[in-house]
Amino acid sequence: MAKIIQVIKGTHDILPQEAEQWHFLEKNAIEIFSKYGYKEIRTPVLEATELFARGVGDTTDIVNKEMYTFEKGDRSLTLRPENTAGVVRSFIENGMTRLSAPVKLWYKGPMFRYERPQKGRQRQFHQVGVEMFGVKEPAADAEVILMAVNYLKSLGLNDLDVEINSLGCPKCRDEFKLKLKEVLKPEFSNLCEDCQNRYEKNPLRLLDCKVESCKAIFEKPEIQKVIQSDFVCEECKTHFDELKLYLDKMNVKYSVNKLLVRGLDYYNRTVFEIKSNNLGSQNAVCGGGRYDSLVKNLGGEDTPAVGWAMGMERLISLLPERKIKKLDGYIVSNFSAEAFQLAEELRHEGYSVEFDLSNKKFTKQLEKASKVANYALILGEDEIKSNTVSVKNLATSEQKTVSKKDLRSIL
RNA sequence: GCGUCUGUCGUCAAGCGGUUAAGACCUCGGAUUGUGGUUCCGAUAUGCAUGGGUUCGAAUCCCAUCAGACGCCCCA
Repeated sequence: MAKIIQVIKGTHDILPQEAEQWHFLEKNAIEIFSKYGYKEIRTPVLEATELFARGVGDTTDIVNKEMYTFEKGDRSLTLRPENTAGVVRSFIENGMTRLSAPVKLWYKGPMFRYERPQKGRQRQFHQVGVEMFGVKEPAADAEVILMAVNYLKSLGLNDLDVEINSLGCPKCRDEFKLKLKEVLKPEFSNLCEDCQNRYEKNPLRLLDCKVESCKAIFEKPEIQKVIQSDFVCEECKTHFDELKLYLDKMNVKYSVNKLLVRGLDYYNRTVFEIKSNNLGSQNAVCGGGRYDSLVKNLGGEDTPAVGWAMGMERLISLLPERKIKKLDGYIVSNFSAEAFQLAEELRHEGYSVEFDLSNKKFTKQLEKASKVANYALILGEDEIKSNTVSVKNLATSEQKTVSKKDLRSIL
């Protein structure tokens, strides 16, 4: 036997059983998002590497060590690790700045990140996401969060925790970073290796450290004082307060998590995550926030934006299993030409019908029918002569012989 | 990139150094050439992720590689 070729590490096949769940996610996405006026956009899986370096941020882990990048000709290409940068690129390139705001887009598709696979994390995974351009007011943040919650509800996922936070604007955030670094400076040598790296690269992420010794340091009163201080400026605070007001009015339950920072560079002001307790350590099903400077950074006109993405594999792992749909009918017959004709007739009328293509014995065909269909349509010599079909309900064993016309009222 | 554990038929598994590698499910065939889902018979791994090594002897011990699970980091 020839050598078997395996799937690539961190990727997997979506088999028929699971595909039913994907259809469910996709159907609900279109339904819910279009109620809010979102239109689907599909961008290429392949983009210029520079898009992510500039868009996602070259200090992020995603860009530094997780991208599938290769050279083709004289250009560097990358398999998209996320889709916000791609959508923004398309927004700018297709002149959507000229469209009447807000511009509301949603997408779904595969993303690629070179990471060590674990529960809820693959190298090829899929995201559904939404992006709204052109509205700086907090109502946009609220709508986007509300839509995420409603989408999850439509999937039957109700017991998820919404966490929000404000990162402030570049100005007030930088001031906070400085303060934080200052107060942590004396403890620098006591921090864990990761935290020492984060100290320069992204001090906000320090707060999230799970190492006990680091946690202990952060508990110190003078450091807590800085962490707990409302560092955001007046405008940012107002924005955040208004968002909370909207969420309260819309009955969205949430908690404010001051340690929520998120790892993509483009966020400012609002960030949020939706988490589940049933996912292990990769517990976020949805992550997003506001990214008011990204469009400008990528060469477009200054345009505020908010959005989020959900990991579809993580959603599916929270869904109950679905049964594969049975066929409406399975034709049991040893007259294949006639069976073929009947099958085609019914298919054209919208029924799902199969028949035995290899002319097996009657009992085998019936056995097959009972496994895959709701009704067995028996088409033997007698039936053909009288232009009828014997219809057997495979659940109740009821059987009656009817004319082909009456068949439609049974199936 | 780091750590821990795991890898026997399509699936779930027993075997843990000594003759032909249990069993169950699925699949296929037969009992049953017009009535299935119940039952009964039968078939299906010259091989134990792959490659080396130790041994008289390896699925069982050792090493490497590959793959998987979970955690760290990070993220959806």
